[in-house]
Amino acid sequence: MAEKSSSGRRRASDSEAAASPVAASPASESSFAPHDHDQCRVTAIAEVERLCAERGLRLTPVRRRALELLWESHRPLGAYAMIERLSAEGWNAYPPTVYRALDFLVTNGFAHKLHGANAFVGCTAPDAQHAPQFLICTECEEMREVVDEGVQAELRRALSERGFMATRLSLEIEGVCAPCRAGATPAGERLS
Amino acid sequence: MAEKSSSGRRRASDSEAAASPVAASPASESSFAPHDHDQCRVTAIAEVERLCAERGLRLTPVRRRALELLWESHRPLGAYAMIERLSAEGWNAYPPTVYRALDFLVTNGFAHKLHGANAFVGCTAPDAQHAPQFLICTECEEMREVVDEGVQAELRRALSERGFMATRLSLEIEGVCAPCRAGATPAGERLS
DNA sequence: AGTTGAAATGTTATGTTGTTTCAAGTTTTG
DNA sequence: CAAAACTTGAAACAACATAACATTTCAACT
Repeated sequence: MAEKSSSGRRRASDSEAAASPVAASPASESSFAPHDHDQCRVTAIAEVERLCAERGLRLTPVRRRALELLWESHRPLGAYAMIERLSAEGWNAYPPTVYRALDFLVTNGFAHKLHGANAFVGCTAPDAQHAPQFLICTECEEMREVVDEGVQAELRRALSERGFMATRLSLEIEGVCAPCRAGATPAGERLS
Repeated sequence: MAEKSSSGRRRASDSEAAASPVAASPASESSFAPHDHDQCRVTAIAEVERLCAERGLRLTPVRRRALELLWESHRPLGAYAMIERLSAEGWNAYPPTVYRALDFLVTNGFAHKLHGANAFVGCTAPDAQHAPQFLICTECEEMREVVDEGVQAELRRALSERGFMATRLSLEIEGVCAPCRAGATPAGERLS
């Protein structure tokens, strides 16, 4: 009921999950340092379950599995890569199936799309209204979602100064993370 | 010679036109207010010509025409839309032709790609190293490139605090511009 | 002017990403 | 249970982008 199905092209009138993408929120830090990723994943999924229950959203099997796949690592996952994964697991994974699941996750703030890479990641702060920065390391190919209050404040100021009412914001930053700069390979092991 | 041809997928080692996307630069203001777009266009193209001469880059006919098309308005133009335009004008406009021209413009900082819309726009500050913000109005469909020094400073701080060395940055903001909020239709006339 | 090597373009084909459409199944609600 | 709303299945297709290789153009140097 509260669910936005939203097939069809995006229109200006599509109501967003978050009223303003540049709202204030507690700083949610994460780094490229190694960490217990199991907990990462488990926590994130539990949180989404909670939010779905709270909001009357249906975390159906495909949607849940899609979310789990996004949380298998901090590497962005492409829609067609996800299709392959699901197919291998015996799902009926046509493109629309996966895009619909991803659309559900993104629309409700449980995942993000990285437009620069045409790929998706789980959201680390699904509860907050935020204007996240995505730090994408070209070495280890991991992505880190950062919500920096200083940056957000400046964005709010810059936008309001110009009388621009923002409804969607995407900030993607490619570069090299600290561990990779130091010659180390962080958290996830290297691909291939 | 100094030209980057860069066919093939982007690698981490691809040298960028700008060493750091978050370098300091003079504030270059522009608004959604009506303006003399002829001058906009003429100035921008003259500047690119100057820079090409200075750097030994070749602004060939397709590249030049592609740039002119980008500057016909402040609306982002898709690659295939450009193909249609060029074909109508009698060019041999296969996809690679246009993508190569766009790649030349983007690589050398004469144009930007908006990943959220898969579309391209001319750069309003081709000389500066900047981390531009793209304000995209969903009403009038125009885009404004803004370089806000405050935002840039915060980004530099946030990144350096986290030891992240950025090489590419993309900040796209969708929303409604001031004139549209006021009920007016700015500069360019409405589509259809 | 002719040669040569590098850069740019022409052309076909194909790869990747995302959507439309309608039928069929599932869940919720009265 | 039946109706309504939501979700998924399935095929086809549309939009976006690149691979690969042939050909042409250009600049530099005899």
